[in-house]
Amino acid sequence: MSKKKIQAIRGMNDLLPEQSPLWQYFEGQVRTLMQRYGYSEIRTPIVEQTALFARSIGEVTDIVEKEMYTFEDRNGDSLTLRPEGTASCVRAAMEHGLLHNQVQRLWYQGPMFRHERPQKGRYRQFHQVGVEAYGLDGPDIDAELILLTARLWKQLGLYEHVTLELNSLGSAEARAAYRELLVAYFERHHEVLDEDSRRRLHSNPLRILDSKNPDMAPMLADAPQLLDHIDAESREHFERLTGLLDAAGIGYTINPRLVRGLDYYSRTVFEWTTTALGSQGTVCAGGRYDALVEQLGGKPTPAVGFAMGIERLILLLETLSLVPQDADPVLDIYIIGMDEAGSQDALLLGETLREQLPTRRIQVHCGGGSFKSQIKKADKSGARLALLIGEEERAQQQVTLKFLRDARDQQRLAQQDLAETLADLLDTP
RNA sequence: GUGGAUGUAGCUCAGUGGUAGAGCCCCGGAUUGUGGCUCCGGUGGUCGUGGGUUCGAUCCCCAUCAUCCACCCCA
Repeated sequence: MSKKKIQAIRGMNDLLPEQSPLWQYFEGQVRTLMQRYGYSEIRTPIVEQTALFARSIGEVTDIVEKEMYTFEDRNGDSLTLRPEGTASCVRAAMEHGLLHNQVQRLWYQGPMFRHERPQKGRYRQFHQVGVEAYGLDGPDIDAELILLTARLWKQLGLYEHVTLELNSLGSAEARAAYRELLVAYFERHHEVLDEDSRRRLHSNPLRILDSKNPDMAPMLADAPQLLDHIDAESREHFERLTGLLDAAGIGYTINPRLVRGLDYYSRTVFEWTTTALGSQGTVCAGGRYDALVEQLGGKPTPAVGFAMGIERLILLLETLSLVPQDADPVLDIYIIGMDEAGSQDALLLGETLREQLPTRRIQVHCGGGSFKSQIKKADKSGARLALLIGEEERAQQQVTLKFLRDARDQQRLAQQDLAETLADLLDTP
């Protein structure tokens, strides 16, 4: 008869107070960066009609086939918790006419949901920052997106720890032709294929190229390469992109086997990876999806975008010890009322000082306790200064200022010009 | 979805077939209005959950749930 403990859903994590300063730091860096590049934030619902994802991501992808959180609402409509952000972004942009004959640079951030087996860097609710650009078909915008990510890595101190992989999938037609070629090649070597690969032969043959199975390596090495079979226009696009990256001094490796898991990609695809996170090494990935808008019922609109996994980047910052010291700001002032009357004074003094020192972090002791224990709390709070109000102070309209971090004698100050004194003290470290 | 490892106090972990311990944390005291160091004392666990074997299970067996790692997939 014992009550079952209610706990968080598997793969969905609480973000605890200890962690949130790092998240806020990361999110702040991203927000500022987006503003600096002139991208506007868009926020869309977490739930969409199931058909949106099925039609955009691809019916036969793993995401749609077995990873979506899909349910019926009370009307019997099939709804799905978004497994990624691009589809929602396109839907919203179309729905509100944002793509009507104009260029849009958008970004978003938020939770995504995929029903996978949880693992390091892989969760059922995870968070992404996504960036999308619409209405531009040249390689310059592809390059801009990559430069933007490179700048973020540099700001975060990650640039030396990630590598950029690049590939082109060509046009949809070229890729379809190549796919047939590849399937034919694999069928000629059917006996070498492992179980996974045989399964993927007709669902997602391009992914077989990515296999880590050493037994298949020689056969894969001789397989036809996608880059050799893409159309001339895509090839030119790709060459101009690499030229731009060269000019900007961004290093990359061309990975002819780089295939993205979502059906809507075409031409440029890229991935930033790290070796520091175990098997979940992709930290940011994206590419061009020129056909998607039309596929979802809009006018043909070129588009590029990418998403980065916040958990993975946070994890990376932690494992590389790149968490800035000041990510978690401490209190400036802790106020203690030494007796019953003093605690009321403390509460009111806290309010007064917050008016006068709006940028300072001030905490008033609550909950009573012995004076000694209050001092202990002040110390543990990490505050630089403590203000004490007791009978003596009250009688003279004063407070006692105590230095918790410096070897300085405490002093009595008139409540009158307290704020000014505190401001001076806190400004000089 | 597949394989492996692990679940004992808020945290990190010992431990034994006879119903549990340490360190840290937290609280109180050694000081009548003064923290950090030290000393003393205290709170806190149905040993993940449910079955089974046994006189008796935290320990052995099974199942289940959760976490971690890898595969798969992906951010």
